[in-house]
Amino acid sequence: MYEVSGKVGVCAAATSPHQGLPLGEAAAAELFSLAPGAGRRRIVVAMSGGVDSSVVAGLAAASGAEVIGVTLQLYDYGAATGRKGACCAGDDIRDARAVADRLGIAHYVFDHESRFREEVVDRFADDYLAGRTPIPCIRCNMGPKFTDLLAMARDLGADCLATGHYVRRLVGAHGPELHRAVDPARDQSYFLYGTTDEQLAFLRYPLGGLPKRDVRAMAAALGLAVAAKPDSQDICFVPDGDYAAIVRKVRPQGAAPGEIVHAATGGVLGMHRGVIHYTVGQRRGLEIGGQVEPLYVIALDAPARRVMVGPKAMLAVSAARLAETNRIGPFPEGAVLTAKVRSLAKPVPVTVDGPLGGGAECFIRFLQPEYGVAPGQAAVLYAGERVVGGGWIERTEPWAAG
RNA sequence: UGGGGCGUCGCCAAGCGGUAAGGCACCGGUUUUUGGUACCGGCAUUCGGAGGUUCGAAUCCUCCCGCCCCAG
Repeated sequence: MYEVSGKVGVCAAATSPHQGLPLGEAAAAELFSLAPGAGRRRIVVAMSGGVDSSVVAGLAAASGAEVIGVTLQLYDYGAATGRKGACCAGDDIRDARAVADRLGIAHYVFDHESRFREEVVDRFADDYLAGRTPIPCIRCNMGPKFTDLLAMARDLGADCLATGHYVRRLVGAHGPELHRAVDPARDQSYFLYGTTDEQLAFLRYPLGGLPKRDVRAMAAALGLAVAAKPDSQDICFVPDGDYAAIVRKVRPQGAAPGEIVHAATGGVLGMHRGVIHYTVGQRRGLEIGGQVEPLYVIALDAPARRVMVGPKAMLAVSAARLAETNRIGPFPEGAVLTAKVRSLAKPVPVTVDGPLGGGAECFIRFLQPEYGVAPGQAAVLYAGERVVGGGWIERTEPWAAG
């Protein structure tokens, strides 16, 4: 089931690498918000093999706690070997182990391939087949990372589970709250809106208050080989950015061609290579020239295998219906809320219609037209810097002309 | 084969004697732990073909080729 390297319980001694860190034991411990006293703490760190989670492991070790690094093996080992900037397979697992060895902490690797394939990869493909645009990273966070890994951490008797996400956990009057990272360029709160209150109580995000530069510097100070490793990007299980190839591999029927239809006139403008290659708001790749203004994908009609296109104005959306919503902490009645409907976008003002949280459905209404809102993506709600929750975008309503 | 119109980058399209606008598409880059978006940059030594006039033509003339429309 799992293998172990290093020795549980053997930890920082006088020669520990974390002596190079610019902060002491107390300061490091504070990053994990663990109450002092009550004996020695045990921290489980989710280690992906990247710089960030490696530094978290280093900080955990520096805090004086007993640290156990855990890495999930999520997908095919061989296929991903040699891939740069990914996480959770092959070289990355070796990197995580090397870091654990360097830090003198225990390190477990759990084989999670089948679970990951079902919950994340298959679902990813099915969504594309249905004309939706999935975010596997959020599914992964909701399942393997924060459900399964968290359960393991509890089984291991940990006091908390720490990850390298750039997001802040602040304790407010009503308990732990999730907040955007201090470094806006690094903020990953969009991917974590599905975190439940119960999970948040047990989770720690020590990097949320730090700029990336400092994290890399700490990695170097710790003497970690991953200090200069490139940031991960793209979808981790997509080898070369060609996500469609993965979808075709898992669901070959996704390559069925169809018509490209003008959403306003109904005229057929051309043919496409399969609905899985397109997403609402997409401009490039349609290969339709001779137009006065650019054409964007307005909607996907998966059953009819049609890609509906039109000018940018047709992309304007006034509201979105959210499904499977989650709420973190109390709903801030009366507060101005903003929503992010894709990871890169500044939050825009919205009003919320209906109950948020507990898997319920609700509507968000944009005060200004929002463009490129795609079903399958997540809408994440903020009250200032605080993440209030969010849900999956099920359907959108066009912005009424005039 | 009587009359008229037209052939300029993959598509649309300016130019009408002075040395090839622009848009769309496409390609590259930047940004970015999803897909996209956005932004920046690139993209016809050549104007259906062949001659001719001219210091100089995509622009004028001739012929040819190919489309389209109206008559038949």
